[in-house]
Amino acid sequence: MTPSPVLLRRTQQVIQQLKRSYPEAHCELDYANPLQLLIATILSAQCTDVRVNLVTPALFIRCRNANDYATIPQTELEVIIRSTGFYRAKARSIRACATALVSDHQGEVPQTMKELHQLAGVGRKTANVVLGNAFNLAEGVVVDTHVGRLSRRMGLTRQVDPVKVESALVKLVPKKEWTLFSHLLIAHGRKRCPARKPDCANCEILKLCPRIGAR
DNA sequence: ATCCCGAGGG
DNA sequence: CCCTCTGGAT
Repeated sequence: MTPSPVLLRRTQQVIQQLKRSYPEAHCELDYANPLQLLIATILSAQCTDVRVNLVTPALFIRCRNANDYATIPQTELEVIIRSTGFYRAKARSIRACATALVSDHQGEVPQTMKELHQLAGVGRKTANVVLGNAFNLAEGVVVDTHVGRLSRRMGLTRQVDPVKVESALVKLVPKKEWTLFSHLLIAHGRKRCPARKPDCANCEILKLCPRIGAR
């Protein structure tokens, strides 16, 4: 099903305006290579990027390659990443993920959705983050809590399931802008349009918002 | 649908 | 207290 011209146009306007409002929009996780981004993104589940960036400096010193993550004791890893929440599950995922990197991928981070998605702790969202930001090989749009919420508020989709939101977005957004699009929506979601108390009075894209503006 | 789990805001 | 923060696995 091809999207309506009206929706396509609104999407273009949203992108255009957000580019002006957030010219610096980028991935807020601190990382220096694909492995560091993969680990940071696993840690970012249900947690702010600011908090992830608080624990990764020590983690990246302790673990410099996939083998280091595969062999670090569970408890030692838990202590380092504790404040990011879900620390037992995240530590298990990271160790299992790294073990697979060593045994199946020569210790390197794979560059396809299929391979990334098979790693422990790596869902579509995490895989899309790594593909788009570390490799510039986006196979889809990152749909996190912000992208899902803003896409619905802006009337780009009515879907709730992140996978369905993504399939709607890839039809609306030019492929070249998939990665930037997520960064723009996340930046706006944080600054102006959080889940709880959106600051509509100062919103840069209020006129494009079907609930408030555009009427 | 439920669990994993910490930290901060309102 | 309840909700939210760049989710994923069972």
